Amino acid sequence: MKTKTLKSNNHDIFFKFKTNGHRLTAPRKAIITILSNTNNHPSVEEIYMEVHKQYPSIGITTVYRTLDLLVNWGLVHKFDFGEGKSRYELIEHPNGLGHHHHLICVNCKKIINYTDFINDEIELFQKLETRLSNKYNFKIKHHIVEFYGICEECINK
Amino acid sequence: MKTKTLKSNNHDIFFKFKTNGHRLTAPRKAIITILSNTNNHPSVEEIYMEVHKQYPSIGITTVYRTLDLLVNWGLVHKFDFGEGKSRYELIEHPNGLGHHHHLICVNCKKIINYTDFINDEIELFQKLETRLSNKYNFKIKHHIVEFYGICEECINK
DNA sequence: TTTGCTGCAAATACTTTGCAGCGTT
DNA sequence: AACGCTGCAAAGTATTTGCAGCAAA
Repeated sequence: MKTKTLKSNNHDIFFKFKTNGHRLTAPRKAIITILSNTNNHPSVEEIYMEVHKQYPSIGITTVYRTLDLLVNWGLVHKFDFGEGKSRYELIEHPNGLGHHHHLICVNCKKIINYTDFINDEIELFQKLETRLSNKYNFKIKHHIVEFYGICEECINK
Repeated sequence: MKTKTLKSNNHDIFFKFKTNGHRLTAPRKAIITILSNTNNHPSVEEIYMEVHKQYPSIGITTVYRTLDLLVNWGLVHKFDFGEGKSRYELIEHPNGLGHHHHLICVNCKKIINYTDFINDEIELFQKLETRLSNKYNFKIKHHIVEFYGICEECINK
């Protein structure tokens, strides 16, 4: 079931390339697949290393360029957790599944994902997106929520 | 009233410097004051230009270093809106006042702040912070909420 | 064949670091 | 006097750009 979801999702992305007059090349497919198969937020370097296993001749520039396209189409989110480099994540399921929020330690930069949303949370965000879309004439694609603070270990250090 | 709030807030920050064995120098005061007096999220460059008016001899390195301290103490938030540089903002009022959320256009990078929270929103975030703090043993200092999408002009372009 | 994609190397841009001198406490 | 702060220049990273060759449609 998970596989199915991912596959059909990739299909949509592949389609997007074609309808935008862009070519769907092997490196691009590989990058999208890697993003589909992780629950993390890989950095460019990490994605590059992974693609490199399949296509040793690929350059990191291509990874940057492909991610840029995906970000501009609103299919991938570019995160910055203050590490001095970007991290990327597929926006697979705008209304729920796979989506998560973050707790970030400002001291050690540890990132905790949480996905066990309370119902109020999901409802509120749906309401908010509708309200803000109308008020600002903004086509909202996704949202992020991050709580910043000090993690257990850093408090006790 | 606004002035009063800002002043008392700066006071707390100034105090933090002293109690941490750091010196409260003129450039540092100037940087904090600049952050207090803006509703934007100035970049390092912008802060530097501003301080420079008062202290022409100041170097941009000092701005970086001061902001680092403030971020590590949880007094300032470092934003990244995908422009390739960071933006900074005082975390003045953890439970409401001055606090805002963002709508960000993934195409033109325009940022819209909104502050007219609905009551449910404020309540939910208080509830969430309590729940997450307990569950993950995390001392939450603040949160950010960002909605990403395409703005009016970019849709019509 | 046309037009887009790619890797490489070089160029940018932002941020961090080393160090010697200066200013606070 | 001691220790922290500062500017400058240099170093370090991440990301972008120019270009010639290659490949998909």
